[in-house]
Amino acid sequence: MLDDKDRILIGALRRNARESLVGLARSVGLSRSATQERMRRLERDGIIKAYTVELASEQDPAVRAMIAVTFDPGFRCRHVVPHLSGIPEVVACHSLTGSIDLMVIVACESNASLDRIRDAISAVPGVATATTHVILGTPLARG
Amino acid sequence: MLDDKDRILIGALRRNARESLVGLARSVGLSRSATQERMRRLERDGIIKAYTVELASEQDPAVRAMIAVTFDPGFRCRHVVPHLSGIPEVVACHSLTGSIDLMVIVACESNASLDRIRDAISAVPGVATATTHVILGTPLARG
DNA sequence: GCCGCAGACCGGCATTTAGCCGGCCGGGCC
DNA sequence: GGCCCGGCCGGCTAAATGCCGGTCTGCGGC
Repeated sequence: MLDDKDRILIGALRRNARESLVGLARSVGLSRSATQERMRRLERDGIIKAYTVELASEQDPAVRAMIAVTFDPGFRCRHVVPHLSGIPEVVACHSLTGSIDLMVIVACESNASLDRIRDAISAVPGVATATTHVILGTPLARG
Repeated sequence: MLDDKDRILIGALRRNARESLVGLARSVGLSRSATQERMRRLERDGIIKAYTVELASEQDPAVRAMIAVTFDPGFRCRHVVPHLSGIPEVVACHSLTGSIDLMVIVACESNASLDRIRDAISAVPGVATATTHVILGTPLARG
């Protein structure tokens, strides 16, 4: 359905949807008319839904962090998550493969409250380690 | 800061960011060059952050993953993120404190495409390591 | 008053881009 | 082989853009 050139084209459009066809064609490595045809196909097939503008948003009043949690032997998500759901600042928990068992997303008002939350998570039965990574910024977000 | 004509212009761009200046000028009720100047002002003042494309294939990704990235010495988010924004499956990038420099959130159709994306991220200049954690589930999500 | 200045706007010109279309090429098929 | 079809290229003309000079208006200082 989508080949490499489609992906390059979509990537270029994501970066700047107002780029001219000539510029897009240079990125893709095809002639202008071939690029134009691909774009029309992507629009016709509904892959491309719309071209829109991204505005400066003004809401991130909080400290956010990702806390990488590992479990003690024998413990599972279903043992730990119920305790975490009691902490209001916990926004999400993702069960992961690899060296991290659970990624806990936290949003709170201050570093002091982040400290308390980290303590609370560490104290949950079954939590072996809780490594805190403050989110300094989100230079790319979509969806 | 924003007058009615700015709002009309932004509204028209939201509907179709690839609309020509001539068409936009018709919507706004100004000459083409005045419209062009307003657009440039909105871009310069940071009101308009980017022009981007909205895709259809973003609602039910089969595979989600967090890819923990570290940078080579001397590299920063601003060097790396622009490359990542060209990968359509990249949903978000979070700049972190701690042993992880950047957390890249990915949503794609299959493990095979996840493999390709991981390769693409690894190949970005400045990326030292890219550790993939597949998201097995999200037992808690709110807000 | 009135002068100069700055911002927003208009219109014209040269250049660039887009829309359209005929033609080329390679792969699949009979 | 001969045929068709999809993907691509390049040329032509019309449309859009970049650029810039010029007009108008509001504003502050003299």
